[in-house]
Amino acid sequence: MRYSDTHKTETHAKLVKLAGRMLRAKGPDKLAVAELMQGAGLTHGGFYAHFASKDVLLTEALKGIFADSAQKLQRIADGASPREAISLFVDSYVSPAHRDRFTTGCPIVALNSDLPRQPKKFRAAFDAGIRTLAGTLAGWMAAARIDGGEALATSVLAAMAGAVAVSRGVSDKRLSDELLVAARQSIRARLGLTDADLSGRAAQ
Amino acid sequence: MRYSDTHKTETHAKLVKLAGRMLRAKGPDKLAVAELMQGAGLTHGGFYAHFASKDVLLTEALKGIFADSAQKLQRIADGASPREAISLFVDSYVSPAHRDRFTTGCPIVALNSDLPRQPKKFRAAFDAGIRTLAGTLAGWMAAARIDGGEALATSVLAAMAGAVAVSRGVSDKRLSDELLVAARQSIRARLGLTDADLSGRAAQ
DNA sequence: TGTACATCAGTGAACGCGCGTTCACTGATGTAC
DNA sequence: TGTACATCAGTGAACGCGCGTTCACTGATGTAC
Repeated sequence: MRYSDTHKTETHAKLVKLAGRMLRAKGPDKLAVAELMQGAGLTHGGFYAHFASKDVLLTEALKGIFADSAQKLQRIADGASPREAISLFVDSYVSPAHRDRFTTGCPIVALNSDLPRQPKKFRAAFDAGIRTLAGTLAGWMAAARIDGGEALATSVLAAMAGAVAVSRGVSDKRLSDELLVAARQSIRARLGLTDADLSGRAAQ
Repeated sequence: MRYSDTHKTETHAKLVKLAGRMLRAKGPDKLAVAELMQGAGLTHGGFYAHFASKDVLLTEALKGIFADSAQKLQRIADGASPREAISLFVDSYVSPAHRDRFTTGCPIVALNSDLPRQPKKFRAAFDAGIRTLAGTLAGWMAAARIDGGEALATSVLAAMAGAVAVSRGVSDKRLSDELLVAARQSIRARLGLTDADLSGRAAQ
């Protein structure tokens, strides 16, 4: 069987995308190469025609996830004022919907405690991803005349990720929901957002 | 070699304690039974005289960690007013010292994203641990006339854990330090703590 | 126009290693008689 | 008082399984001549 010119590129992209979802659901260690390939309708032997090693795949998958996140942020900002963008971002991030979305949620929530145990390149990609997200948020904050810079933006991101992560660990549904509400309110207050900044647009 | 009456109990306790440290440093999956036993000066075969399985050990170790945390909290509260206790807790938790303490830090920081992938009993122990910590904090808050109840206490815990977790992932030391400062300030403000609540006592 | 060869994404068996778990055994001491 | 036996924490070899990685091979199609 001979394949089209773009075939390998397409397969590669499909593998990276699927790995991105499996990475968040299963974590770096429990993502198995054979299972990934099977999920893509291939056999495990072909893996090494696409990636030099599992580590290389993981790093590429993580970069892809963060690239998607950056795109999502961009879409949120499109046609919205900085305050609206921040408001939308916080509300959609700190939400039961995000809590329940294990395979497509934010990698900071899904992977933060695995991080110190991963190889350097993986950690570097994570670091870069956080910096980019925080940088975007910091940019919005500056445009909305909210002081605090990258440090505050990063701490807001951390608070949001922590809230969603803990909400995933709390078995009592009501407490889980309430903690998200409390976290959302805290963060909105910290950023000086009021209900007037709420927008009717759908969440991410 | 015949052992004293308390010998097995002591060995068991030593294994649980060592496992607690390894669990936070390496995570549940990379904690190896043979390595644990070697670390305790024993051979791996003896493990099953103490624990029915690795999962049983992990759950027991996690419970031990949370019990230690609860004790630490108790010590912080001793001889302090509720506001002072909260202030001390927040400052010692959201700190570079805690960030750098991988083996003895808070399990919420070290393990939160591993959680959804662990067995039920482990998750239940984690859940119970969070509830207990949040309950203690909520009690202090009530005594200090800070509204919000368990939901706010849990969200504060989540924000603190998120801050420390993300600070571990950020490679730029200065940004990592600054984000901890920003997070600490945000949380203190949220709880209505002022510098007057700061105490000269040493952190945990 | 037809034939031989090159290409290359993917196949599937096999290898090696780490690791959780099992189990027959050890050896020091307490106990029964 | 001495001897045979029971006890039991710990030993260390072995087993089985999952998983990352390797590699000779396949088979469809493009290309050279």
